[in-house]
Amino acid sequence: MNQSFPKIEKLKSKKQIEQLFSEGKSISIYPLKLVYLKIKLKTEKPIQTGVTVSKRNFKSAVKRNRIKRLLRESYRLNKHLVFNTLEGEYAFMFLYLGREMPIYQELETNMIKVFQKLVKKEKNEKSN
RNA sequence: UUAGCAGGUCACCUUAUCGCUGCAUGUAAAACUUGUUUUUACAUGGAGAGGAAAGUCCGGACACCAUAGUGCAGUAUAGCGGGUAACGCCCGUCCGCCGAGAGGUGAGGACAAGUGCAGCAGAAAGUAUGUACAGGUAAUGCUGUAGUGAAACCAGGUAAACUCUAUGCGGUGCAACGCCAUGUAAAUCAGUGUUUAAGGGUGCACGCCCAAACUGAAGGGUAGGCGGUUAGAGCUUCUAAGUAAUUAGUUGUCUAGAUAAAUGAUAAGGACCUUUAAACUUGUUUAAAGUUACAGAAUCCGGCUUAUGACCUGCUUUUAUU
RNA sequence: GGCAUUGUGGCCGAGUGGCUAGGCAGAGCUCUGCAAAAGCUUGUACAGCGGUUCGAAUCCGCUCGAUGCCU
Repeated sequence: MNQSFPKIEKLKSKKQIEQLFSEGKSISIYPLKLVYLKIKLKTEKPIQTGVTVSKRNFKSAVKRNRIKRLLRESYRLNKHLVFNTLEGEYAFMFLYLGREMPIYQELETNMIKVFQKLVKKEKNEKSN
């Protein structure tokens, strides 16, 4: 099972990010929020992902960095849940909405829940 | 021991598994300009945040604007001597102030160039004036004291008030700037041309440059890519000079280059510290729980300032003991 | 990342070094049968720390917060 998370799977294009926020749908399970959009990507990977933490909630750069690292880590270890089950190409953006420092285990269970919800939702849309 | 002063050091460690970003080497594939080229993938090796990376408060390097000019304006600094690429920094020293002391601290030139300012109180605060008491005189604020105030018988105070003196400072900042790709300009370049009117190059004056029109060439935006971008006023060993800051020679060494922004996650063990409980030798041991403080490079250096955990060394005052 | 501006009661907003104006809002009183309006009274401020000065909202330095500009 591939658990790597190289540069090419990161969402970087400013245009695509703007498009994602203006047109994308979202799933939120507190304190996580996933904004996603079915989009044509330039790379051959099925998903590109980004991660953000608000400067308003966490002033310290050290804390923001740590949360983003934890988010990336939990995505990296659980992305197999969506990598092969979804059809088409997607752009993801994870937001951390909480105001307290997270604990890794809780973050991971939330991440899994988000993925399960996402897969269900997309299947329903397809059948409709 | 208690209280304090000064200086210095470190910034949790080890192992395993899964990952991230450069670099080097090798293998494979693709592309063509067939090169020990470029791109992609994999493997191996090695590297990967700080003492403040922070605030952006000073000073430089570097880049462009005229190889940045002159005067004014503006602005910064201010005992004396030294160090430095430079500084508002550092070292030494004199003086003032604070402290019992170790020590700390000071924008510390000039009010005998000119101008301004001083509420309340007080007779009087700037062309001085005249209360009470005492003394004195031919006579008089003529002399002393008191009282008000930060400052008062007349000279002063104040320049982190204007100002003067001396010295320094052109402006903008790596989102500077250069190249490539894309490419419909009034913008750019070259040639011809040459007048001053507006205008531009931080404010004003001067100076310099550009600037009409025609012909030819070429092509800006799209937050695309590459360079700038990390080997440097670098770190380090020893010796010499110097009270010191520092300098000279010498030995060894290569030490992050990300760009929605790389150092992480999990598990085990250990160290440190904190809290709680128990035991007794009263400051140690054992057990349990928690777990490192401040904080994340963004062009690069030298300082300053601010935030902050632990340890070590030297010194001072008082008291006690030997 | 770089460069600027700014901070005065709950809110808005004056303030040449000498007791910090004014308006709105709040509270109390008067007026009224009750309210509104009006009038009177009243509480609450110089972002923080240090320096210069006899004396700082004001001058100087540092810190904290807020806002804007540059691709």
